[in-house]
Amino acid sequence: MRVSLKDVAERAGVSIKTVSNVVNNYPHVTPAMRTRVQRAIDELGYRPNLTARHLRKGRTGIIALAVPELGNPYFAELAGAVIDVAAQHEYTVLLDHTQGSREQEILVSQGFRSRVIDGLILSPLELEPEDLAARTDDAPLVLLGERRYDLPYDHIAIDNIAAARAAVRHLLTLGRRRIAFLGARQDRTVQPAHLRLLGWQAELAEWGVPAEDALVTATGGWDHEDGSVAMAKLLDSGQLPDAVFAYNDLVAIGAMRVMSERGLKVPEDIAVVGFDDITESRYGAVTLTTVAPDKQAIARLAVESVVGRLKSQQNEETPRPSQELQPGFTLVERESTLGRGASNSLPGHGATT
Amino acid sequence: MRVSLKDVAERAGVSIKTVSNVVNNYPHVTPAMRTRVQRAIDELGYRPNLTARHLRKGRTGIIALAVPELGNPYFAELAGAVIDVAAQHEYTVLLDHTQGSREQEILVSQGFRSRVIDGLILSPLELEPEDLAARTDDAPLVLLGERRYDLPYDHIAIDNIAAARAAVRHLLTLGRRRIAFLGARQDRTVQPAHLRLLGWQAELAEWGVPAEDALVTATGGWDHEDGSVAMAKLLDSGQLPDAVFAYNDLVAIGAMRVMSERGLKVPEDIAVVGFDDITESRYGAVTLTTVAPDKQAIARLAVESVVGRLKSQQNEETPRPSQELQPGFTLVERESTLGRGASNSLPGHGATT
DNA sequence: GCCCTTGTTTCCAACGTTATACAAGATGCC
DNA sequence: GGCATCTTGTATAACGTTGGAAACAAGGGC
Repeated sequence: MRVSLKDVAERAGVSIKTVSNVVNNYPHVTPAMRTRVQRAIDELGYRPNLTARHLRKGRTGIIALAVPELGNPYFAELAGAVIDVAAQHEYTVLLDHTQGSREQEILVSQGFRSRVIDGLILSPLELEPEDLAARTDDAPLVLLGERRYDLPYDHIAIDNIAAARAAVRHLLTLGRRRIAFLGARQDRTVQPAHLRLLGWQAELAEWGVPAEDALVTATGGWDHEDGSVAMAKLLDSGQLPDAVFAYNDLVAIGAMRVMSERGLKVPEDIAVVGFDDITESRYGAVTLTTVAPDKQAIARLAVESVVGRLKSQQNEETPRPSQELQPGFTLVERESTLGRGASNSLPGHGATT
Repeated sequence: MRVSLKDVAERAGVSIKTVSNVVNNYPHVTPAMRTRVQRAIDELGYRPNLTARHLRKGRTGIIALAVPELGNPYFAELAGAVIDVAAQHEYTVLLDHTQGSREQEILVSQGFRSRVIDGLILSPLELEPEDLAARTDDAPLVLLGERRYDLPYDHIAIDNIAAARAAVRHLLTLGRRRIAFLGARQDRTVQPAHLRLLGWQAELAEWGVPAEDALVTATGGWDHEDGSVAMAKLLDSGQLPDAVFAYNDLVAIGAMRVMSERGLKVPEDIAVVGFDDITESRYGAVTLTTVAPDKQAIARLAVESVVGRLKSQQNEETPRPSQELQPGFTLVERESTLGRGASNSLPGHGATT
């Protein structure tokens, strides 16, 4: 049933290697021979066995992308971009989702797909530095997202502090002074991350506006439901902010839903800024002002990092040192801060390295 | 650098096969031998080369899922479910997106990942029956979604006609009589699919309500933007329906945005029903009534079909004949038809085979 | 006409794993 | 104690491919 090079070779009356040469477009094959072999290939319907090729070549042409949750449109959109960029480099993407569990993230980073994937793009949530330090797999790894590890791996993230500050500054410029932050981590002591919260604090400090703890609300995760719960909690606690800066768009949209249920108008009563610029934020009854990371750039940088390092490995060059790469971002101003009638976008900070 | 069975065997002073036996938990290994080999494995940090294993075993444990677009939350959510179910069967999922292009879909169905994937779950959009008929790859294939091909492949889809009828019936029950359909295909002559439109027609016919052509609007794709454009077109044409049944939730939400911009209230002026029950539909200013296909069941049936056929192939049994599988659906009634205050869900039709 | 060069095809050996067949050692039975 | 039986470990051959070396054919220069 299965047809291999050997079968084609017999049919064409040549050696296996000649067939292989034809398949791989090896230059020194006479046209006559090429057509003869090609006919045998067509007649038998030969398809190369990629697994065997991979074994022989030592690489598979597959890179993995591991994100916390595909249900989150940000990651889905990013995944789409990564798949496209990878295809341009003739790589295929194997998608994993870790559900944000530390165990899953460790498993993935340790390379449990040993020798099936050539490289890995990981967007970690719970992974700890020591987990990564213990990594033995030699496949190139790139880290995505807010957390920093200070380990010799390329790290790709927009300047989260600058982005958060731009968002908060926008709200301050509009005259808002009681700006809540939605989506802090429960265990705020552990986290070395959450630059967005730091950005919020920094910008408020610069304007001399007190950063009240009561205006910071923690969430379990960062989806619609978490946003709704957090917003309800905030309002129930007696706080009435005049603006909300949410960890991401899902939280922002979940929060806006609660505002709407309670008769609070956006942006008149409460202005809202999100983060991620998912498609959804452009189509609500009130479109969402949000920080738009350059997803295309993120995808491009991530794939190029992995592919570049693979090339170095292959040529036995010394790989270039690991880098912090900062794609650009934009603050997209929409109705949730400006109200109906205006919608605009400003160029952001952060250079695309 | 790389450590193989051979290295471990040398270190432990045993044969390669013995190490292999230990790695694979082959029963007839004395405990003493097992620990000795295990120590060598640990010391050298051996990881099996899965590519070699795949070549030897003839299967990879990878199935591909090809969907039109990951940016569409329906497919992203479905993909998440498929990944989880596949993991339970010890399969990994390779995700492709075809962008709804026929060429891409042909490529995928022809098995361009030859021998890398054991099976394929494909959600086609433009693929034609003749493309599939010409398929030579022998990897099991399952088809997902609205289109029917009448070819010997398992096909998994909810009863789209019944689902559409349930949606339209719901609107009729609420007293609506001018019910627009948003999201027909441009080339309505070609399409053998679009059961949702047929369902719309059928239910209207049953109630003696004329199915006006002017109330059917075609779209290029089926995302937010297409919905907005279509709704604007409909309204600009002078039609003012009292309800809209959209091809999917994205179209419905895009349409609602336009209604909101034009001062039309949902559901007072226009009631809206979508299709897919994506998360987004639960968190808008007006939550969306929608047909909720049982995504878990779809994912389960799809994976089980592929895995089952792989098992048959392996045991050289004759595979069972191809089937039409109909997972269940639910009509989830929310504010876009009922208004604020009530939200409910009714059990749907369609048996889970 | 011969040798050398160039160009084309073939042979062989891997890549790392597992299946099969077999050898060797231990045990049980008469 | 010898023979059959069972247990445990080993050698060898694949799986399908590609890279390198070697073999072969043809063409050209002297």
